[in-house]
Amino acid sequence: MEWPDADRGVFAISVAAELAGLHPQTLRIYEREGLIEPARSSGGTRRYSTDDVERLRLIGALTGAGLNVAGVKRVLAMEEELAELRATIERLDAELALQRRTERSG
Amino acid sequence: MEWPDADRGVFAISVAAELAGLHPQTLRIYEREGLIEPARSSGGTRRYSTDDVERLRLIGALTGAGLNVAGVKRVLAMEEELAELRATIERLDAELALQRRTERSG
DNA sequence: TCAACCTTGACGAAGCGTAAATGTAG
DNA sequence: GCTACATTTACGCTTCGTCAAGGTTG
Repeated sequence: MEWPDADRGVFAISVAAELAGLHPQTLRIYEREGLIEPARSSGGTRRYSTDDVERLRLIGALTGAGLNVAGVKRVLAMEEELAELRATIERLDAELALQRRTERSG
Repeated sequence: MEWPDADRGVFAISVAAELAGLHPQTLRIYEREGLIEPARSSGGTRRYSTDDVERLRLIGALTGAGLNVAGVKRVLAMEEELAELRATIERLDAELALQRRTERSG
């Protein structure tokens, strides 16, 4: 199967809900709560991207673990922060390795 | 005021609850949910340390923000992870600075 | 035209904090 | 012996997911 760009909104709400394992109405609630922001067609119908669906799966996993909406929001924000810190560590590690090579050879 | 060791259990539940701005019964619930584990006297009464109270204040801030117990658990775990990553970055930064100094002078 | 979308409102189940009842520790 | 602790049960409030009603998009 040919997948669309991850950030292109292509799935109708029923399809996105099925892919994420959630109820369509639940997706509308999550949007009102600010957890997800799908694109809209000119007529006003929601269009979910594969990125959106991926995020919805994560949200579903968290609510499935018993978190409420406030908790999901917080966790998603912290996940981003964790990702940033991990990237920083990655960068510092690489830089450090380079420095050591330079020192030995220089 | 002379403060006791941070990890010594000294406060009765009513005092700990007042210090944390929570209801005593709520503290008992949080313990049953595994959010906090105060020491016990030989007779079985709970003894909260200042560390315990500090943790309770954090828990109270999170529930006050609307998180449920499952969310609080998750966030507390992620906070620890964040602290570890920040410590790692700190260490790498220091090491990198040291390497650079060594390179210039050596 | 008809199915799938939209919004708003309602309903049942579960979670949460507080209070009550009863008994024990200090 | 009296206060503050212990546990368990109960009650009210809120949140959450689903369904229903009535209207619009494609």
